[in-house]
Amino acid sequence: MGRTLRSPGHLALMATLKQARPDAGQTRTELAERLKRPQSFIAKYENGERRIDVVELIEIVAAAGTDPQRHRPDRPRC
Amino acid sequence: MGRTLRSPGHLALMATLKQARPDAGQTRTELAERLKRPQSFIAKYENGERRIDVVELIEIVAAAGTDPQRHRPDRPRC
DNA sequence: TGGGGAATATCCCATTTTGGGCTATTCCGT
DNA sequence: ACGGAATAGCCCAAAATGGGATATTCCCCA
Repeated sequence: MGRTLRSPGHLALMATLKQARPDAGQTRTELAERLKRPQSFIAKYENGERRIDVVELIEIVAAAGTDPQRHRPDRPRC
Repeated sequence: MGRTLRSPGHLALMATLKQARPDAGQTRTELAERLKRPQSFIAKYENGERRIDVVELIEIVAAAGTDPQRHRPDRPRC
């Protein structure tokens, strides 16, 4: 197994992302569509089978945080 | 070539890291030692030949930002 | 209570990327 | 120019990824 996959840091990140998506009211398929990726891509990183590079994290966060139908608290100002 | 390697986002990140290390007064070998990685690891990401996952970025930033010999401005408070 | 559609999980494996020791090349001070 | 430090590149076995397809789990409702 690779060097960071399955490390504590990765497990934490994976857990965060795994919770953030449903919190934002999205299914894997929906998020996958926004990211123009297959559903299995989401499944992989949410299940800790794949690393996420920095650029991808930014894209994922952006795609997961944009559901206009849903209440979200104001973005913390720091 | 992979999906994000060589993308604008990656080029930008690579440029940032490539500059940050000497700014912090470190050579590749020194940084590599702190990270317990070979010098070629640093060379690869600084030259855009390898992605950096999120956990690695955190480690790199931490390792590159700790040179106590060197003046650095106060960390911005937001 | 079981039928069925939605959501999530897993398979498979060709293709791509990586790890890292070692060598080569470039830089620079004297 | 010489010499050492720093950076760059080579090589290829081993590891990770991509993504379509399939299987499994959930859960609502008649």
